[in-house]
Amino acid sequence: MSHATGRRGRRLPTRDELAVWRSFIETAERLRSELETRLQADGGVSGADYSVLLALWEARDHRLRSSTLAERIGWERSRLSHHLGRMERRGLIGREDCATDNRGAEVVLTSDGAAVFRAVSAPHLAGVRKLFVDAFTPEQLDSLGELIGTLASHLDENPTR
Amino acid sequence: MSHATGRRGRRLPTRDELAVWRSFIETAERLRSELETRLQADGGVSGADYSVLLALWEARDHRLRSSTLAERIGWERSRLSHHLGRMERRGLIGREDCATDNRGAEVVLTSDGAAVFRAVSAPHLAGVRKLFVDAFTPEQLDSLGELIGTLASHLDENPTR
DNA sequence: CTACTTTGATTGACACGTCAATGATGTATC
DNA sequence: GATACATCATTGACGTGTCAATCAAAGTAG
Repeated sequence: MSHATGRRGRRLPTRDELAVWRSFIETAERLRSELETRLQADGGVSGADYSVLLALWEARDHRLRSSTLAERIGWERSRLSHHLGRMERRGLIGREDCATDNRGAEVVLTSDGAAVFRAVSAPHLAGVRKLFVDAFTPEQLDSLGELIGTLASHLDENPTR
Repeated sequence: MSHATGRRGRRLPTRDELAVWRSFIETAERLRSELETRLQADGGVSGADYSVLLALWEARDHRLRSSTLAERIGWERSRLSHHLGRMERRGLIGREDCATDNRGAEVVLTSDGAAVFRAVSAPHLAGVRKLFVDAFTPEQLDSLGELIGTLASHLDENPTR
């Protein structure tokens, strides 16, 4: 029994555990940041812009209720509102009233927005392959996928207190 | 030979590869975000604040040159300057002139800053253990550490274009 | 010593994210 | 159909991050 094991699970991470943690979170952030830089260079869009463009691109008629869009990309409503305002000013999306709910708004991909998405999409995916996928053998990628799945399930079981 | 394999490595990620990628980046972000929420609740500090406090806590005399601090936590100078300004206003850190280089500034942890760090540190580490470490068996954590190491090395070999 | 370049740090402008408050519309209950 | 409550979306305030510009102090070359 370890001396560090106090009452009920109050044990802190060991040096090695902490090293894995730091490596994990820093590498993920680094990857996110590098891909974002490339997106910006290739088409002048941020990662946030890309999320919105992708969701609209995949939607029927390139159109989504604002709340649906927020849910689909996992954003808070107010964040989306602010961001849509900025994207609208740049001509990437448009906003229209919702036919079935007068409170609602529909977000529409403009042709400019679609053009930008088409321009950045392939380079972005190529970047994901080059920087992430190509780092691993197929077996390693499978393992990583399972480990991340395990982590995600664990988070599901540990809601924010 | 896959029809999707065009000339020289222009292959895009498959559906499965992309799923691992999305899972990876989203889960990392989720973890970061949950731990940040806890930090905020436990001691009113952001993840950024915590990085600065930790670096100063570990430094000799709880004091670092501004540029050294920036390098140690991997921030741009201007970001650090802005953030230090805000932390100074809150009384967490202080700034003094550097004795050996008149251009330089030294950042010092105040006693208030040290107290805040002591207050949030253990709960934060407990959160890391609970949300991250505890998700895995020791063997799984080792595997994950190695995979992340592989990824980090791959990124080192692929500098930003 | 003087001109040129580099480095340390800060600043201003602007894009971004979060939180709390708001207003307008929909839904349920009586 | 009037009251109460929930939902959709936006807004304002504020803290944060990035980029380019700035300025002072070192370092370097002649």
